[in-house]
This record gives sequence, structure tokens and C-alpha cells, in this order.
Amino acid sequence: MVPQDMFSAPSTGLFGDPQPVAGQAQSPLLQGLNDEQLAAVTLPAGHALILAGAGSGKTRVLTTRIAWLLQNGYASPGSILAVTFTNKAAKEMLTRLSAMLPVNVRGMWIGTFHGLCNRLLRAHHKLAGLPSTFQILDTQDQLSAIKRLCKQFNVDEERFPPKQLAYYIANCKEEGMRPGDVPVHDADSRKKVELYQLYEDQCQREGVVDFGELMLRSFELLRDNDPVREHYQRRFQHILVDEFQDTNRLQYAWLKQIAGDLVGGRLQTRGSVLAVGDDDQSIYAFRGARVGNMADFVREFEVQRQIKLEQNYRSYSNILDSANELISHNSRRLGKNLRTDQGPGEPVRVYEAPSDLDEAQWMVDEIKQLVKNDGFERREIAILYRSNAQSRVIESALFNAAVPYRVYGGLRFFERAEIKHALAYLRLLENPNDDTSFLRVVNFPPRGIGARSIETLQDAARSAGCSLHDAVSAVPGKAGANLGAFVAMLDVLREQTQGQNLRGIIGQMLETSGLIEHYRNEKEGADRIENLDELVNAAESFVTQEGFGRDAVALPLDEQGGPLTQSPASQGLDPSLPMLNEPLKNARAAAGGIVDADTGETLSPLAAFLTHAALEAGDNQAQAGQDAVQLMTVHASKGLEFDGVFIGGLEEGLFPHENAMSDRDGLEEERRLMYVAITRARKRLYLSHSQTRMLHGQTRYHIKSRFFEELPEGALKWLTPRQSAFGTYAPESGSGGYGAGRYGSRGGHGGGYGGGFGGGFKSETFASPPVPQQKAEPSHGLKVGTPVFHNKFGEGKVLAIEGAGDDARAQVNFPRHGTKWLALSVAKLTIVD
DNA sequence: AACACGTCGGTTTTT
DNA sequence: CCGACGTGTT
Repeated sequence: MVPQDMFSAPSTGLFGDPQPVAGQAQSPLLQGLNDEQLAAVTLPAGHALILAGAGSGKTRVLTTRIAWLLQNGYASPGSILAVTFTNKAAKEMLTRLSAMLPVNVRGMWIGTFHGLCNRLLRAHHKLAGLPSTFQILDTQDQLSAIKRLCKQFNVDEERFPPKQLAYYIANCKEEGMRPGDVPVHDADSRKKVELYQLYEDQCQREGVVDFGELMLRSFELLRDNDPVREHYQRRFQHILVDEFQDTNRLQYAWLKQIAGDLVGGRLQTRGSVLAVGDDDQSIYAFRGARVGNMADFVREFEVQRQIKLEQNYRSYSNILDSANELISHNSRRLGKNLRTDQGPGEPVRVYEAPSDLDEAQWMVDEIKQLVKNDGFERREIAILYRSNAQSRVIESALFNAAVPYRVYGGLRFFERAEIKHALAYLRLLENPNDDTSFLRVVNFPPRGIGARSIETLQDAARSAGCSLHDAVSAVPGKAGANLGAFVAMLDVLREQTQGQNLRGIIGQMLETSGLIEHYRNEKEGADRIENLDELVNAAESFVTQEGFGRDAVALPLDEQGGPLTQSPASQGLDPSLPMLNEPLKNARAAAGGIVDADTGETLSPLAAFLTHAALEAGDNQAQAGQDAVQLMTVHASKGLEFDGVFIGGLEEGLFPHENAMSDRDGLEEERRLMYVAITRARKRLYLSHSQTRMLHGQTRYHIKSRFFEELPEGALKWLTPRQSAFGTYAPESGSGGYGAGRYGSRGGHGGGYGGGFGGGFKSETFASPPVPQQKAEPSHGLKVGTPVFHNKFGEGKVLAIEGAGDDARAQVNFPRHGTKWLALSVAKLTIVD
């Protein structure tokens, strides 16, 4: 129980009024909310957990809650902190909020965890032990920094792959561990800790932080500086967290720091935390998400109110029933059942294809019908898959049928090589010690500085304990001259751009660095120049419309430890909060800078833009022009919705994925993934699996996903016979007579069969495929699913079989030893009865 | 410094 | 099968 006096302003009757009840909602803000939503929006002070099912209006509740707090004077903009995971979600919240209320969103802290951490660290960089010009390393940068480190210290990259080190370091940080906190058991772990420490030293020397560091450093800032922590605790009376099920350990610890202090084993908080999430949609355990944070939150914050949003506004009930039934197979749920007022709608259609090519062709045919007969827009149709590799065949089928499509994922704007090069120059203007950026462009465009020269430079820098930039003068001879010229060029550039606006700076950089010139002479350079032009545009719109001041409102806070204005905060307002100074700051921001809390100086537009580039890698390539079918992984589809959804590749080993099948947690996450996929659909849902699939260049035999057994039979319509005998098909016979030539005009794979499926084909036809049957004659007598025994590995189950005769191999899952590929001519396998 | 060749690995992804 | 990456060649 959280005592009432914990809230700052009980005297005004804050939240003391009787709560509005459904039906009484007078404010237009609250109109149209259902009872659950209304209750959530108008929650009294105190910590609360909202379990928000898919399509239950979660974002609406979150934004309406903020608007309601503001409108009723329960909160000032400055007292609100809303945290999301993605920039997209943060932006969405801001947009909806400003549509709802004519409110100055600037005073509010709405952003991603990393964005807000960045704000904290910029404002208190001295206390955090960072230079004001610190730069942010993205994942690529981090990896190249680690590779550089490994080279420098002669680390055996076989034994310690840089990728793994990166993963290891990120992991330690997520667990809140500095090198000194990591337990060491053996030589291996000792070495890793040592490298972690060296990496940290290197980053510190260069004035750069990786994503994990952004979180950990600001956590420590709060933890170790009482005045700072208290300031924010007092300020943020209303903390709202989106997608709470995706928070990792460190993010949760960070929230606790901002919310209150642990006193005598109990968390004493000053404000209210509203956590919104859905344990059934937790699909990011692999990157540290900890669903357990939800239960911890309830316990540690002594949460008194939990509200479930179970009314779904998205899907017909056949779809929803399928989702509910599926997810009911998971254990340890917080418990939730979606309901809808909509009718059953069409049944969920299920299709079994002989091959992945046929599966893709079936999708194309169905999509054509949806568009032609049912008036679906293509952009309202999505094809979802478990892994990116599956998109190939589907793309090919769509391409050959001339159906416009768009694939999500891939390189984002700020991750393109030419953009990274340009940004590296800009970063060096800000922070010459950023060795990662230095190395990226020191010889790009080529200026005669080879590996040899760089090695010399690195040695010099190491012995002097300084950055590469500062070590240049120590390199003799021709190499030194070339390096000197590079540094001189940077100096010239810095001189040239002095006092210029952002657009001017970037334009000048592109010229002086020789980047533009270089790409002009390159045959494939036109696209890259186009992208560089786009960079100038991005900078321009960042300055003008994006209102970069918004993202960087600084905080007046006396860091010298002087008394913070203590006030009763009578209207829930704390006079020491910065919003009172807003006009001044906005004026300064408009003049082209951002006020820094420590120094009172303005943060340059360039610095702000570089931060923006690092924290928001930009849209993938979502050219929203054409009406195109959308292709993406199930993960990428989270939060989206479509009229029609296809989920392909529902096969054991693929979905659920083989790497996740061995333990219960993994399997349950796969099931949640499937749950997310199903709940994307509004009107039509199509599920499919294929008996054979080309994977890693070889045909694999798959049995259908166990998830089919977990769906309500009554909601399904099988387009192919439910029990089709497995092994009837010979996938590799090539020359099918039907629709030959529909594949193959691109990518070179020869004519498939099955072009004529989809439409006419309904049921019995399936038993006799349009290709001459080749007896899949397994001399070994193994089939997928066969339980087997191995002398060394014990009992296992066959997951897949490949090849024939002496080349035959079987993939077998052994509970004790994991999944193995075994050559049948060698391994002694016996079939278990 | 650009290109050719061989090896290796191969869920999911945001910041 | 297909892309990334590292090494070796001109």
C-alpha cells in the first residue's frame, strides 16, 4: 500500500474527487472510451499496471491519460515523463497528444529510453564524466571499435569473436555490471572482463558511448547524485511506460531511480508510475526483455490497481478466438482474454503446400482475389514470416505476377555507408578524438594513407595515450605528411564552417572532404550522391520542422549541490522546474541552439543533428507511394494492423524456430510471436505451411507447426485435406507443366509447378500432384517425427531428413544434447517404438 | 587500391 | 543458395 501522503499535493484534493464513471463522462476527451479504458485514463494517484491486449486501444489510453491529467490540472507538462522503446511510438504519442489538446508538448519528456538518457547525460555531462561533445556509437561503430581493440591487443579473434564480445559487453551493461562487477570463474571469463575494461577505457578516451552505455551511465548518474535524482523524482510526478513487457533489467532499475528511493527495503516514491504492457506480446527476450519486470513492478511498487483492456476493436471473432486459444497454451500468463463485438467474420483459412514455391504462388493468387473480388487495398494486406530468408520466394512470386510489394527491413538511411562517411566528418568537427570516425574517413576518399601508415599512427597514439588525431604530429616521413594533410583539411573545414548554418556546414563538408568529388567519379556513385543530397534535406527539415529544440530542452539544476527550491508544489507544480523558463529557452532554441544546463551555452545544431542521427536511424526505405503488399517479419509487424494477413512457413523448426524449441521459455516466446502475428489481422487471416522448403541451399522436409493443433477447429477452414499423408511428394522434379515460366524470369530458379493451384484446386486433387511422383524411398526408414536412439546422445526425435542413399542426413533433436545433423551412413540410429 | 577467390555461417531487432 | 568478410593477387 502506498501511503497517501506520498503524493506532493494532497491539500488541493488532487485526485481526491470522486472518480468519473462510465456514462458520466462529460469531457469530450473521455467520449467513446469503454469502461476499462475510462478507468485507466482516470486512475487516481498511485502506481498502476495496465494489461493492454492487442488492438485494445493502448496508445489511445496512454495519450488520453496524459491529456486528462493536464486538462484537469492534475499535472503540469513539466511533471510528465512518458517512455517508449521506439522513436516511432514516441512520435505517435506526441502527434496524438497535440491533436487532443492545445498543449505545449515541449515541457514534457516524451521519448525513448535512450533518447531520454541522452538528454540526461547532455544536461549533466560533467557529473556523468563525459565531454559535452560526446558522440554515440551505433551497433556498427561499436563492433568496429571492438575489432580495433582486438587488433591492438593481439586478441585471438577465433577465441574471442568481436561479435560475441559486443554481445557480452552489451549484456553486462544491461545487467548493470561494470567490469569490476562481473564474476570471473576461469581464464576465459577473465580475459573477457579484461577486454570489457579495455573497451571502456577506449570509449572514455575517445569521448564516445554505445547504446548500453547511454542507459547505464545515466542510471549511475541518478543513483550516485542525490540532488540530481531528487530533482527528477520531484519533477516527474507522472511517469508512464509503454510496452513495459519489453523493458530489460537496467531499464527497470533506471525507472526505479527516477521514481523513488529504496528505504528500509521499501520503495518510497514521490510520483505515480503507470506501466502499460502485454505479457502475451513479449517477443524480445533475445535482446534482454524481461517479462518478469511486470510482476516485479507490481510487487516492488506495491501496485494497488491493475486494469485489463480486453475489448478488442480490430478483429473478427474467428481471428480473435484463434489468438485466444493459441495463447492459452502458454503457462505463467498474467491472464487475459480478448473479446470483440464484431461477428465471427470469415473463417481462418489454412493451406498446405507441397513446396515453398507453391506456398508463395498460393499467396499471390489469394491476394489477387482479395484485391479483385473483395476490394482489399494492397497496402492493407501483409505477408508475415518468421525469418527474413523466407521473403525471397515470395518476392519472386509477387514480382512475376506483377503485384506491387514492399519489403520492410534492411538498411536504414543513417546506416548507409556514404551517410556514415559524411557523418564521420561531421563528428570529427565536433569531437576530433572520435577514433572510430577518424579511421572511417582518414583514407576515404583515398588519400594515400594505407594500412602501414595507420599502424604507425596507432602505435604512436598508444604510446602517447592520446587519440589518433592528436598523435598525427608524431608520425614521421611521408606517412606523417599525408596524415598531417588530412588533419589540416579538418582544420580548414572547421574554419570554413564557422558560423554557418547546418545546411551550409554539411554542404561545405561534402566539398572540402572530397566525398562528392569521389562519388562523382565513381560509376555507381549517382545513388550515393542522391543520398548525400538527402542528408542535406534531412538536416534542413531537422532544423526547421522537426523543431530540434523540443528534443533537447535543458534543465536548470544546480549541480553544485546548492539548495533546490523546495516548494509545496501546490498545484502539482514545482517552481524549480524548467518550464517556467520555457520562453527564454524557446527563444534561444529558435535562434539556432540548445541551452545546456551546466554551462548555459547552447548546444550547436550540428551536435543536435548528430545525436538525432545516432538515436534515430531513420525509416527503412518506406517509400509510401505505391499501393503495395507489405512483406515483413512477424517481429516487425508488432503494433501494426492490416485487413488481410498471411502467415507463411508454419512448420516445425521454422515457426516455432528450431533454436527455440528445446526449452519451454523459448517455445512460449514463439507462441507469443504467433499470437502477435494472428492479432495483426482485421478481416482475413491465412495460414500456410509447406511440406518442403529450400533452406541453406537444400530442400528440407517439414511437418506442419504444432501451433495448428492449438487453434480452435471451428474457426478454421482447411483448404487442403487436413490429414495429408506426408512424403507423397517429390519436390525436386523440376518441370511442372502448370504455369511454367511464371517463376524464373528473375533469380534464375527454374520453372516451378503449381501455378495453376490456388483457384481451381480445392481438395482431392491434392493427392495426385501435377508432377510425376518419385518415390521418396527412405532406405533408412526414418521420417520426420520418428523417435530414434543414438548410442552417445540418447533418445531424440527426427526433425528433418535430407539427401538419399549414402548422402542421407537426418536432423535429430536430442533433449540432452540439442539438435544435431547426422549422416545416416555413419551414425548408428535405431528407431524407437 | 581495386578485384578475385575461398570460407563460413545462416532467427528475430531497436536504440 | 547467398551474402559478408578476410586474404591474396595484380
